[in-house]
Amino acid sequence: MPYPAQTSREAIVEMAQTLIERDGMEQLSLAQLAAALNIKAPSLYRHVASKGELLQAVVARIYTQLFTAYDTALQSGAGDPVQQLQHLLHAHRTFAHANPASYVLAFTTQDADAAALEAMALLVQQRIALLSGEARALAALRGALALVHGFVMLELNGQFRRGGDLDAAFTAAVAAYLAGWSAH
Amino acid sequence: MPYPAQTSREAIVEMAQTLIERDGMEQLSLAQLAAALNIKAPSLYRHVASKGELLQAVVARIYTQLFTAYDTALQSGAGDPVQQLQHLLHAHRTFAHANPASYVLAFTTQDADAAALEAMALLVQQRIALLSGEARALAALRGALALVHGFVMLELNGQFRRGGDLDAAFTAAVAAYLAGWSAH
DNA sequence: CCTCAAAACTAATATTGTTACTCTTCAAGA
DNA sequence: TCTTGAAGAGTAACAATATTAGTTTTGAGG
Repeated sequence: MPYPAQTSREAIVEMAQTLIERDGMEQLSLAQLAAALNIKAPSLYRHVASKGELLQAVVARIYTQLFTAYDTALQSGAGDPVQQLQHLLHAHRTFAHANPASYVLAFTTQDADAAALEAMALLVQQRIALLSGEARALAALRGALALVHGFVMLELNGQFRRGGDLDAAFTAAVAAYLAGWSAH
Repeated sequence: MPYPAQTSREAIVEMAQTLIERDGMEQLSLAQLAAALNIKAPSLYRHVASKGELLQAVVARIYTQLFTAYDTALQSGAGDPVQQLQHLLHAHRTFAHANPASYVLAFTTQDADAAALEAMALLVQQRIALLSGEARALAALRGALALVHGFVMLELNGQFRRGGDLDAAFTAAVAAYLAGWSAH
């Protein structure tokens, strides 16, 4: 029984995300990650420069997944830009619920992948400009992302403790925000 | 020169917050914290059960400070509830800017001090109910906190990369959101 | 068949949080 | 005044972490 593992960098990054999602961010050690790949920890350094660089790669992967979620949210193409915006923002929240640990990691990291973020933001901005006007589109976009991101983060950190229908609250908050920009 | 340090638990918690704010959360080790108090690391365990419990205490302290910020924001008592809301939400953001590492720590922690959070939320809810009606006040409150929190988190993590006036964007986003709830 | 690079390994280090046990101080009760 | 004991400090030691250095195995190409 020799050394037949033959791990790839992509496999490492993927497994890291899997473990983060399964056991939580705190629990991810290089030893555990290596074990899950039938390998010893130092061998990881053939493929990854450091734990930090590995996490950067995981974050990049997560952003790609999130962008994909945005993209498919537009496939069901309802013409109304307000509806499309709601689809996008709900898709964002749904992604966060489906991948909570990944989501928190990606948005708690300073050195995020600018390109993927820009691409996502563009999809929202193009449609929100129709409500707010081009001049105010950037501010309106930022508020929209803030609203969704903040809502999700407060949910994931268990800071909405008073019960009630969070889905309805989210829908209502998004609607109010978009209405606020539409009202001239 | 015997053992005359006589550290108190409060002094430890306060120093921990100071170091977190000065050097960043990642850099806080019990060794460094102890050294800053002219003490050795194991001696901390006379006052604190674990690093986790220490951080909980720091979070509680931060929530108290944030609540104080909310409270003083209301002292300048403009009668208009919309103006009061804007004061509160701006005070929230200002606090986060003044204590970025503390803020991130407090709102990234699962086991937050429920009482302080409730108290803060109540101040916002009482006033937002005047716009949205009592029935929708909880949803409106949650959206408002989400908007502010999300905006601040995206700012602090450097995810608003396209420049522009962030103060103006924040003001506009808050105004749009509140307007959205007012427009029945 | 040989070689050589890729990719795994073992061994070792510094730093972390944490525990067990000891020493020093000093105030309260005898 | 003497003593006693608890509070708060210290030293030594451990397990786990990320990381580095150096070694061995594998397998494809010349």
